[in-house]
Amino acid sequence: MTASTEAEDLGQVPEPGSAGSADGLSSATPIQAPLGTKDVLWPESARWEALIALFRSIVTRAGFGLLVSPAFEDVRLFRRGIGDENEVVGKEMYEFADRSGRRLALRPEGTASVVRAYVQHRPPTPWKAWYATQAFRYERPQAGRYRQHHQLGVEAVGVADPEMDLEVIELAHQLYRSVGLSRVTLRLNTMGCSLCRPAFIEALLAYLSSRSGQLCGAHADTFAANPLRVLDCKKDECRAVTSEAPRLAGLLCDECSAHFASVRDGLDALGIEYLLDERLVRGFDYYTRTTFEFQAESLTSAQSAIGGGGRYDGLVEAIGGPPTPAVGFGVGIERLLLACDAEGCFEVPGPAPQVFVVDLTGGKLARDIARELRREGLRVSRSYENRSMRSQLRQADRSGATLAVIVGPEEAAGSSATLRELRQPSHQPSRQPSRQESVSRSELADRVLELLGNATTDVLDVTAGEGMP
RNA sequence: GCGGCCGUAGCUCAGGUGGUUAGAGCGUCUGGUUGUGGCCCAGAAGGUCGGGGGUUCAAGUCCCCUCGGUCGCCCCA
Repeated sequence: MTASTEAEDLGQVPEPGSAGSADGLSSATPIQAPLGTKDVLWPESARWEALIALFRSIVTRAGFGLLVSPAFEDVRLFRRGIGDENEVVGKEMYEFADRSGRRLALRPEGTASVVRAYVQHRPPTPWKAWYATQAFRYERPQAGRYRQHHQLGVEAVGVADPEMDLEVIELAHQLYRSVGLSRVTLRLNTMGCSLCRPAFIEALLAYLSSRSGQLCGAHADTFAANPLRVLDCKKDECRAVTSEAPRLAGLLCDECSAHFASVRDGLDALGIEYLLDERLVRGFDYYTRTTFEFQAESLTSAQSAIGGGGRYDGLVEAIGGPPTPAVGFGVGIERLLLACDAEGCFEVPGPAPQVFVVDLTGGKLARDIARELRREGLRVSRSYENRSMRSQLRQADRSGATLAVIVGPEEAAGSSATLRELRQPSHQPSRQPSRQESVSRSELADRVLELLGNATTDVLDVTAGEGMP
């Protein structure tokens, strides 16, 4: 999708799967998730729920509140905020016109929307917002890179104090630790400010011009557009040139220098290890002063940055607000979970039911019992379609439930229910015969709660067993 | 936008140099138990061999195109 796409074009796009063409689509092509997107099914989605809940818990304790903002915005927001010449804006944005001709774009990252919301509503500062949203980039997918991915992030607006940089970095650090990642490296750099960065860029540009012939093929004639980008290039040619390039550290203004020193001292005091990386250049133009990135050392794929952020003291003003300092970070959920896979941590079991109701009388009893137990707060599944008892118990077993409630003609006649242990809550796959007992309907819920309550010991009292084969 | 690799059942994959009705494991369903899951056994369902074209007496297999997936480059979470 490009800026020149007109709404009328929609009518001319051939329908995939439409009949009659010999272009390879003549027979029905299955409808599936678009390139670069994916479904997250249960039980994998349980990790997502747990991760977001964990993040929410961490940042809420630090005084951040949830911001829900639109997935698409006026395209000018991203052009001004992120920078026109940036690839993400220049050719990777999902940009479109709506039916009224408004120029919109699906957000390629999280920060710009948050800052737009701040400028629009002007809440009291310090304004500390967190979010969990999708982000969209039209690029070729590969391991750890998707056209729709998801980010967790925080933004703190209105505070210039390096303490806020520290708080933000520490929150990210805490997230990685909480999910159990140990092989994560924090890279830290400073980008200077509007006072000292121009001098640096000028010096860098002059230097690169003098040695442009030695740069790699990609940068030899593009370095002028974004000289900072060359610092980040991994090609040996560029590395050789930039190793002797002028350094920002020597050109920082006094305030930037003091700010950076405070951040570094603070990290030391917090016991957070970091790597000073003068080549670290974050992708977006809006960064000033502190920038940082977290790298998962366990990821062997090309995309191993699992989060990053920094200070962006000029962004609020750039999109129409008053001069306002701000700092934040974003974490890619997919990449974070890839890193967890690589380290074998943060395994979250799917939400198995606690009780499974087996009903041999047609299903109405199961309906009543499930409702009753669910009202007690229990996770309860049941069978449908009046299958054989064998089949229902098979379902019960596979569901992962701890207890089965069995009701058949006998129980119905006696207003009772049979409780059967499916697995020990402290379970190993034990081969011991399961215990079961009979309870009256009126005591069913209490007994189930009781059995699930002392989940650390035997589920059912042996003496109450009804003589299992 | 560019390049490498790969498309056979819901999943993971077998199917030398083309040769009958395309197989296995796992999963699903049913039965082995007139009301008892797991382990075991038996059976069943499930496939336009991604799609189109070509070569051939004959194509899952060879050729071309195309669609899809995946990994990498650029760039980025």
